[in-house]
Amino acid sequence: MAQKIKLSTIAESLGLSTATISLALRDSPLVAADTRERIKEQARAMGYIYNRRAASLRTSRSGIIGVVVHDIMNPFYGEILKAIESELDRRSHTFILSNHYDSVEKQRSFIEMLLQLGGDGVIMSPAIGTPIEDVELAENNNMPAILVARQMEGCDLPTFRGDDSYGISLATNHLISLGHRTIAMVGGTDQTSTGRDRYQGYVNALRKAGIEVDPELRLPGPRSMQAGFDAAVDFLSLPQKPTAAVCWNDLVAIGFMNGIARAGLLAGRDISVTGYDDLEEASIATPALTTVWNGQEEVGRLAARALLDKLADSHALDGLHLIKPEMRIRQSTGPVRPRS
Amino acid sequence: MAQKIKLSTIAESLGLSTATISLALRDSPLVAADTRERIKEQARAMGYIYNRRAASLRTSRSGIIGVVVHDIMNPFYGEILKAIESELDRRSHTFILSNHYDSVEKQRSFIEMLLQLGGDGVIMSPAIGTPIEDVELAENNNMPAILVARQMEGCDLPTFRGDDSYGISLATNHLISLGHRTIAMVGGTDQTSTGRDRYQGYVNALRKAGIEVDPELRLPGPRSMQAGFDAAVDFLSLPQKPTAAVCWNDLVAIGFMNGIARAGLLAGRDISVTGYDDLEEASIATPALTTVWNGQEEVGRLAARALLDKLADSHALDGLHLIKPEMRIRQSTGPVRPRS
DNA sequence: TAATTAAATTAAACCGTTTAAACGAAGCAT
DNA sequence: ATGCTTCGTTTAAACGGTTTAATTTAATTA
Repeated sequence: MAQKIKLSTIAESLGLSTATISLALRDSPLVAADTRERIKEQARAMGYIYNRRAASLRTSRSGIIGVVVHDIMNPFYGEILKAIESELDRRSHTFILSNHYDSVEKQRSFIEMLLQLGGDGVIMSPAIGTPIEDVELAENNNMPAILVARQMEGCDLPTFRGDDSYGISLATNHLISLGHRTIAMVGGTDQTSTGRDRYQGYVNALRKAGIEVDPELRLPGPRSMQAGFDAAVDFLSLPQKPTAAVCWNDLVAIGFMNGIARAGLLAGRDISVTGYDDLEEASIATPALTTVWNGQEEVGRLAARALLDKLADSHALDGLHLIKPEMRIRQSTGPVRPRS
Repeated sequence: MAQKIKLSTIAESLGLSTATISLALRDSPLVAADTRERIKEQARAMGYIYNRRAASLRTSRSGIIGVVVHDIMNPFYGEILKAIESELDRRSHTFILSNHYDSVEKQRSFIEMLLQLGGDGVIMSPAIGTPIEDVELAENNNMPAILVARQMEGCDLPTFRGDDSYGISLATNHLISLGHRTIAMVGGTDQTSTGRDRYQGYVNALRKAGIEVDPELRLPGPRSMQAGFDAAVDFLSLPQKPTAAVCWNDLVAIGFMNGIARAGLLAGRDISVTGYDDLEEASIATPALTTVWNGQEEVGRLAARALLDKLADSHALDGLHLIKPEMRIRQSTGPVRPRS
């Protein structure tokens, strides 16, 4: 690198002022068409690199969007991220990603970092126990926030997520219609809105079918494949001998199917298993997993769009936006067969 | 937000100069201890937010590290990223993530974006066909690059990856020692250094055992679960009737095992299957997958460390750094059984 | 030809930090 | 007193763009 090329370098080489260069490079109609072309050509030839931080210092727009979720390696969030990415890409924004692993501190330090970098906005799936002040910190400093996948109590920010209660009731009803009466719920926690909603959907579906709800049939736990795998042991030793399991998500369900397979049981024949999310993995699993499509792409796309719209005209789209889940019936569920 | 709090706001409120405030907040010994405390307290009270882009405009250090890989949703990269993240976190750097999906254009526009943002450095797993100029673009603009997982021809940048040739030969030898003689290789491509190395390792192991190499037994393809699933059909219709498959990675292997399961075949009993990477999924799969640990965490950690060291003292650690893979034997491989 | 208007370009202020150099006050030795 | 340090703080000039009012140049009209 001989020397740093900046606006003034180009300006001198062309005998113009930096103002003209700046305007030309941004296609301002203020500068004559041929001058503009000449400038652009020269910029290219000199290998000019636009200095965003200098610009954003003046304009207070950085083109940076922050995204923070529980765990980007979780395919569920992965699919949301992919949708966000492609939407932001099209509108030439950069995004900065982070995991919070449900640590409120990690999440807050991400928000602070983003503020320091001059982030234009943030899309977040709030960590469990996020205090309202943490999102207000963002909003108060002129950095709008959008929530995805999870909701926050007493918070009117634009929120996009699937209708969990409805989605789980779809899965539960499907099992009931196959004749199952003793249905366990595997995985999940009461600490998130999602967790409460899903349990509620399960409870509602059972009640509606006149089935008594047995709290013992709920096996809460983490939302990982490993957790599903481990939960199989507990499930199999339940005295009520459930014939079906509504799993928290596809990862838990796949882990669970593998877990019961170790005991020689086959999902769909011996025990019916449903997942949630309809990840790519679901249709490949053996047996192919019956699950509920949760509209991840939709959530990501709408959230990104909402944020960019808000930045453009600050038309707030506050409040909750629910995406309607859909049933995907495959081979992991089947007619009830009594367990010995 | 009443008004934007900046150094000068604090300075005025305290009857000091911005210089003192700036120095105090960064714990400079130049300012008296009690003044410093007074300043820090006031900054906290006023809700001051450090403006990094203003600072970095002056210092030309942004604290931003870019990371670009093929696909962050791929757990293999996910594990590398996790290691990079935790290393950068400890040294208070922010990282910006991107997928290139093996598009050279997407990768270049990421590098350009990063330069505009004033990124301090970049860690990349180069897209297939990356021209040397693209990494030079970074280096020439004072943004050091580190390569992970993939190598680039004729490029002496610090590169961290597993020893693929050796790793695959471990897997192949394991199968040979179980009596297998007709071993297919499933997935992968010749277009990456990794691809060539792995095929070479497979070929070497076979030759060393006196087994003739049959090019027909190679089934190249994408490196996804779906691809492994699909490859099972081709595998089963090979005239040579292989008894084992060395799969490109764990995802391909898991897909493959599911694929042959659809034909009623069980990995480890009817056909031996090896994976590569030793992802979390591998030990949960049914049957548990025999695979090769590829040191993802190691790669990520070392790469991040190398970059930060380079930034600190620009001691270049150029050249290739190979991590030695290790065998993980589980249930998806077993003694040869002739296929009918 | 002068006056008027439109088009193209520029000067200068500004964004919020950092930092080298300068400064004033106090303490100390001479 | 005088000069010499030391300590704590301030001044002022960057950093590399954007923006608006002002100015120059060119085109049009009377």
